[in-house]
Amino acid sequence: MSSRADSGSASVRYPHEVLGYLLKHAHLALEGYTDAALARFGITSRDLGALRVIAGGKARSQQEVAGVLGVDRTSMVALLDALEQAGIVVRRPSEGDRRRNVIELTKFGREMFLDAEQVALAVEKDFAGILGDKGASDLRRSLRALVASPVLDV
Amino acid sequence: MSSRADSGSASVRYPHEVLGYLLKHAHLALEGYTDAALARFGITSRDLGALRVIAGGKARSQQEVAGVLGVDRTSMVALLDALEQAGIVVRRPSEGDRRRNVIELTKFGREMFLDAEQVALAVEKDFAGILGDKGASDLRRSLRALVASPVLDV
DNA sequence: TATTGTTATACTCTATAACTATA
DNA sequence: TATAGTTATAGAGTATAACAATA
Repeated sequence: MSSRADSGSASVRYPHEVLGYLLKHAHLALEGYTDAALARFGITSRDLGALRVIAGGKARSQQEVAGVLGVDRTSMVALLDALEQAGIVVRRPSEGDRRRNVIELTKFGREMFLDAEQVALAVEKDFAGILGDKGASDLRRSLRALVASPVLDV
Repeated sequence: MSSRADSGSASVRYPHEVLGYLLKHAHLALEGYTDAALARFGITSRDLGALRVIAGGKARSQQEVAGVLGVDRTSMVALLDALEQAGIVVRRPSEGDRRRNVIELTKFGREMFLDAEQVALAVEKDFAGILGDKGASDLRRSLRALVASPVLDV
């Protein structure tokens, strides 16, 4: 809670010293490259993120997918509408609980996903290449730590 | 350009292995904490980013500020409208070129900015604290490298 | 009563196009 | 002609509230 306006313009940081700026612009840059590379599949990096969750494990409901991605369940509707219309996923009522939709990749969707994921992976490798193998893996580890740990006292 | 769909579900990555996911969620988390801490100043982290550029140096036009932040000049209008209405900045026609507005902090704005920047800095320190001093500075250096270097061949 | 998916709605951030005043 | 700021507008992404079907 320190409120000392003690220093003059010497304390003004450049954007490249600000962690939030760096995280945002690194993300925007990578997202831009990834979206450009995924354009030929007709999907965005956002779609690929959802497909990853859907492909990643056991049958997922819309709400579970939304939860993992950190978006609202209402936001999943339009996203899945587009993926279903493109023949990439199908909605199927859950057998155990007919309120829920189980989301599954179609055969086409799974093949496309695997190709798209390889492309996205290659883009990431290029993007992080400047850091070297160790630098890139250190970056990932640090980011994982930040994402996993809640800051309690702000 | 490798398109080998060679592996089965073993190649499906968890979101926490995906660099774009980590960058996005780390940014969202930090932005959330920062916005909460800045609420008492009546500004957002986005506003603070603009104030940083305005406070940082020589007289800036709206378009220069927008350029540094990587947003469109049209997006600056509403942002500056709010800051000006709150008495934080003033627009002044440039003497050399009367098409341009020079953006300056008011006395109140400068004092508030310095306080707000201290608060934002403290939030960042808490947020990155889990990494330790070296880890945090390594993270910054890596992100700076990513933001600075364009990926040419995607 | 509570929950899942859905729709309607709104708010923010962003960008494009056209206008104005200056250059 | 070109540029800085502005306005109008539209497109994403997000969120809240309310509804139908189901639990």
